[in-house]
Amino acid sequence: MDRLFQALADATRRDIVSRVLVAEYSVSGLAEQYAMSFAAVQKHVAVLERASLVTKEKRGREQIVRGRVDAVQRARRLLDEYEHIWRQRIDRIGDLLAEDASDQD
Amino acid sequence: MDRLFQALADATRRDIVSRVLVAEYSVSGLAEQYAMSFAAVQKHVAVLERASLVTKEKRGREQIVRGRVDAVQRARRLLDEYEHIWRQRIDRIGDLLAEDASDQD
DNA sequence: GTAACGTACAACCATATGGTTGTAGTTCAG
DNA sequence: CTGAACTACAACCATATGGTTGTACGTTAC
Repeated sequence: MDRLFQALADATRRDIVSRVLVAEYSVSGLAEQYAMSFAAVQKHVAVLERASLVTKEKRGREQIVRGRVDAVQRARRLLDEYEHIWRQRIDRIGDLLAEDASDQD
Repeated sequence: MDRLFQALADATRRDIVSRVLVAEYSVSGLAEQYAMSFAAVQKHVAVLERASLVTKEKRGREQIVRGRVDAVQRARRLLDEYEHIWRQRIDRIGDLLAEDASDQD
């Protein structure tokens, strides 16, 4: 999870993710999109790969990068959990208020 | 967004978030929960605050920390978007296959 | 075969991060 | 008033991060 959120904590990497979820890109194809060196983009892709957010597959002399929606879903599920436990607290507070109301009967 | 995901990229901070979404904690109350110095926890809370994941409210000599579900939702919505654009690609591929099928008619 | 392309990786730099200890200011209790 | 509790913040350290340039290697095209 650390690596997953860490990988998402950079605008360039988030942009790469959104691109490779739509279509395939070679590493150099991605590098063309950004105003930084090829090596820098290569590092970003490596971070995304370690976080399981993308896969790389060799095709000829190119390395094809694809997005992995399952990793996105893993992160989303954790945030869903947070919303859930928050909602439970709200519900609990609602219950307490209901109890107070019945006390006053 | 950078700060949001950066804040979530640490297990201690995620644990703090899950706690303060359930109940209120003072900073020292949180610090008791972890095997690190008070100052370290204080820094984590500061990171979460800059990311809008928690709020601090002074109450007497204590500082009460509360979780902000809206920030969690902002992060979740971005991940939802990613899933959405991925699904669109899948749909597009489905459409292409359907076209191929009709070509063969 | 050779030149160009795509990639990998190391070395380097500046800055950020996660932790520590120490000092100091407020607030509460006795 | 004095001491203890809660917090803030600075200084410091080790390591990680995001960027660069340079070098080396496999692959493709001519």
